Amino acid sequence: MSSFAGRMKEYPTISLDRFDRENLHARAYFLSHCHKDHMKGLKGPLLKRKLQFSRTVRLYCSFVTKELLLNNPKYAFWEEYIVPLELESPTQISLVDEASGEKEEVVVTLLPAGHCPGSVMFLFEGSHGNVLYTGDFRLPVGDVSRMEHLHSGSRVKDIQSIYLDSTFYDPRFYQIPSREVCLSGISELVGKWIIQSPHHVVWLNCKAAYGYEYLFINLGEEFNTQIHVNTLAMFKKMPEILSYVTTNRRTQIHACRHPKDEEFFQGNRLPCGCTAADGTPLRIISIKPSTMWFGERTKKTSVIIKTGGSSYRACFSFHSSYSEVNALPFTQYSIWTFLFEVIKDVCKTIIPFWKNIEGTPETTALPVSVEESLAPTVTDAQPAARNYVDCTESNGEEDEEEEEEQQGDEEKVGAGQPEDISSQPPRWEDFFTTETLTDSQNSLRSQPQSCCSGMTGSQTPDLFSDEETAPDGFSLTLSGSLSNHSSQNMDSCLPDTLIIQPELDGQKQGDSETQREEGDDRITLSESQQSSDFDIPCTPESKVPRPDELSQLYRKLAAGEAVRKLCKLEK
DNA sequence: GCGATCAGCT
DNA sequence: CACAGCTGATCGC
Repeated sequence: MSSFAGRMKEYPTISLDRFDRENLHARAYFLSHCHKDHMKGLKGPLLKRKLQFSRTVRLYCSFVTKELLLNNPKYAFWEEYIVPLELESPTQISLVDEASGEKEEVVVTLLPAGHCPGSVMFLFEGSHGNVLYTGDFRLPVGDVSRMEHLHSGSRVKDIQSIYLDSTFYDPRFYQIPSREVCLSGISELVGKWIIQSPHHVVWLNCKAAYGYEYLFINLGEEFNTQIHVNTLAMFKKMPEILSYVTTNRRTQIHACRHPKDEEFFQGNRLPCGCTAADGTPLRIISIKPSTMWFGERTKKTSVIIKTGGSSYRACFSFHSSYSEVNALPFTQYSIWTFLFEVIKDVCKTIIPFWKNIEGTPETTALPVSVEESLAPTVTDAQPAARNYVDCTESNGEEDEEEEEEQQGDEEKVGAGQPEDISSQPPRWEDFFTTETLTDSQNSLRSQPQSCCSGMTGSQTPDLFSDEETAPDGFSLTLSGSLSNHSSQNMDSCLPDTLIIQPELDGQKQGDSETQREEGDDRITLSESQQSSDFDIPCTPESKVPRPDELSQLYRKLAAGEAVRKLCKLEK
């Protein structure tokens, strides 16, 4: 959950994604997207009362966010106070103190964020400098570099401060497979299941939030079907989504919900209660979208994992990975403020390494881009690090050995290494950036791009093959080919996904849930990854430092030296 | 009765 | 632990 208090130091009369406490006094509100953790206080009676007595206070968001917000009756009172803004259309807003009449002008530009439908980043330009508030975002490496409004001529604008989605800004989340690769893996799994008979159905175990619509659209398109969901109301003005979802239960792909849906599934029932017409029991598999990540040097990747007899997890992330965040432009001269304290919370003894750039102001910070640079935390000793990343002194030189290693590393990750992909898959970004609510021509599915974008080495897992056969004869060999992932063409499988079958490793089916890590030498889950949605290995070379190593790290840190050693610290 | 907060769960 | 919620219990107004 976001720990951002709602205000930026440059423009403190604005509140973003928080609407309680001090934010009640804001002169303007901004909502980056329609997820509950960014809407705290938004339906509060105090705020409602304030609006009734105000002539100038408004809520600014995208058109899609407005639509999604007003679909919930609890937020209906906002209708007359919302000002939807077009994407990439700079808009001047007056920030008025209604008591004194004092006024400040700021220009805001909405930029696509790729997090969920309607999600945007806000670029503010005014007398206190240029500031970018990213909200939550997932953008492929390079996309931000191409955003016109972040540039002035051919140069990146001077963004003095970035309020950054740091959900996965941790070297452990070094790489998250691209959306295209994840979709490809899911498509393959779905296709190979539902083709077997009309009684073979898939339940997409999606959490109750916006953001999975692109998945529905692409699966619906590929398999010429519609996905069963609980309600269509929120999409009534979004025909591109509407045409791929249905409340008719007679479909092979379901994303419906029920408070006891997991229980239902264990009893081989769909959350909607749908059964086959002729009494034949349904054959249901569940696919749970989860965030999977891979360390910098991880060689093997898989975007689908089998977690039980008929349960799968599929890679899916709403947030940019560590390498994607590091590949953002304009980071070298900007102060970063983290919207999430995940780094502290998740990994309390780890902070990213920063260093000054020679000759730049002291506030300048530069993340070490490719190396995994961890150091014991100093946050306790430096309260300022709570919201701002402070700079440490540069040692002025790179670690030659590591640099050399990266040069020769096949998995080298970084910006500006686009792959030559002749046939681009649909791009999630085009879906998420669509603003026209009723323009059916503006397809959310999007067309292949002529320019090479969206895919880089950092987002393309290594290809490798693995073939196994499940007891019921359902082939578990998956293909993740970007240019040809048709489930109908089994011979064309280009393996870049793998389904892990723990129960085949000497485990009985009934024991697979509790003992699956034992005896599985292909993937060993770390302790921190065993219990939740994130059940994928991180950097394999990481290790717990010895006490003497730790004390050395502390000494180096205290002396302001660069600490580059990769270490995984225990909580 | 309502909202806020927290624990527990997925 | 984290995501993005949901449910239910408890407390104060």
